[in-house]
Amino acid sequence: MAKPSKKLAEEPGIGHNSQVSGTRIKSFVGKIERLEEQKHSIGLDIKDVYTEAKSAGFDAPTIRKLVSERKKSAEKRQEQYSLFELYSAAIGMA
Amino acid sequence: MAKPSKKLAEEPGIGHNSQVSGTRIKSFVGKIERLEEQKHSIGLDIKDVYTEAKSAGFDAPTIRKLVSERKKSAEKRQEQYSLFELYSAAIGMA
Amino acid sequence: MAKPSKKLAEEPGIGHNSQVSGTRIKSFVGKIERLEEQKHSIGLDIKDVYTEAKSAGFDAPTIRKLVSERKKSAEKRQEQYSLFELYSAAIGMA
Amino acid sequence: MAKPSKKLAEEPGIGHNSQVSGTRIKSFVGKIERLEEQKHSIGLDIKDVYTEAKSAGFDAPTIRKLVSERKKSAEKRQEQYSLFELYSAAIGMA
DNA sequence: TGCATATTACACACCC
DNA sequence: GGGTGTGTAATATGCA
Repeated sequence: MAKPSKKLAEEPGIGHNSQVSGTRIKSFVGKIERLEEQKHSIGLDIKDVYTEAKSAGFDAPTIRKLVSERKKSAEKRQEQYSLFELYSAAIGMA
Repeated sequence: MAKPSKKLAEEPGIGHNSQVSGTRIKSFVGKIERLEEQKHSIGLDIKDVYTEAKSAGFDAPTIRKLVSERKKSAEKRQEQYSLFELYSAAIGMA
Repeated sequence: MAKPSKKLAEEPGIGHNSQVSGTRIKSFVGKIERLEEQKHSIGLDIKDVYTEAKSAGFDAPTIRKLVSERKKSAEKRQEQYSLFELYSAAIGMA
Repeated sequence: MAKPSKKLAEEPGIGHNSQVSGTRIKSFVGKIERLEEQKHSIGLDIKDVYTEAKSAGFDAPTIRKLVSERKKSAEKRQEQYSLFELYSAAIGMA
């Protein structure tokens, strides 16, 4: 995948590829576009799951928060919480 | 995937699920986490391609810009139609 | 851009303005653009304040959260909190 | 506005402000809330203009699209320069 | 510091 | 005509 060259070198690999290989660039761009499409597609799937959860009577933002909190390390979460508490207390918020 | 329910309803679907089904939530959270992991993984693959391109002597930011521009062009093209429709509708054309 | 016609009825007020007044549209667009610019500018000012807070040794995201929480009505805040707690407990999160 | 301190420093600026100054935080929060109120207010003004346009017989979504397109065009134009710079740099031009 | 992602808010369209 | 759902645009945060 990394070195498909068969014949003579299409690009010298020198400096900034002054004689640019359009073929090679197209290949990279194509790969990236395919991957980005897949990525986007999965994003849609995730959205679907939230929709499904909502249909089942759950609150989507809360689920989202749940996922987010689980992703954070426990320490980090605790740290953020403490900080918020500290500031809240400082300005007299309940 | 959308309707896995086999037995009796675990949650009544009333209001905000006062008796919350942990099982159900876990299922949603699990699905989402799996999908997000896949999504993240693809992100890494994309990064790999950029790295590969760089190794081949290409300038990654430029490739990135190329991809971005192509995406915009595609969107723009696809937008032409809806834009036309919008304006048509606005002036009272069916 | 479309047709800045000078004479004849500028806007009949009938239906969808089949004979569109470019002058009038320009006026609306101009107003909106000016307002949006102001809005954007204020956005930058807000960002500045966060930067300033950060420079003073405060944690910007926490300040942000503080502002956000204050904006929400107390009931709403409590509701969200309860919901999160409920779901967390349901899936066995501490 | 940036340095309201009169007497001795209320917070040492060390780490994350372990002894948090509620006064200072309140000041930041207050500023932000004022600015956000202004921002919100301008948002309402913008909405008013759209309503006004609609009353004059224009189609709001179309006007909105117009504004959006103009903004994009402006960005695009401004981008030309940096794009040129980018490509220039990529092929080794100073 | 800029880029990419993730969340939130808004506006439009449909349905009741 | 009001409310809901959906899709899109602005905003914010985290990362490289």
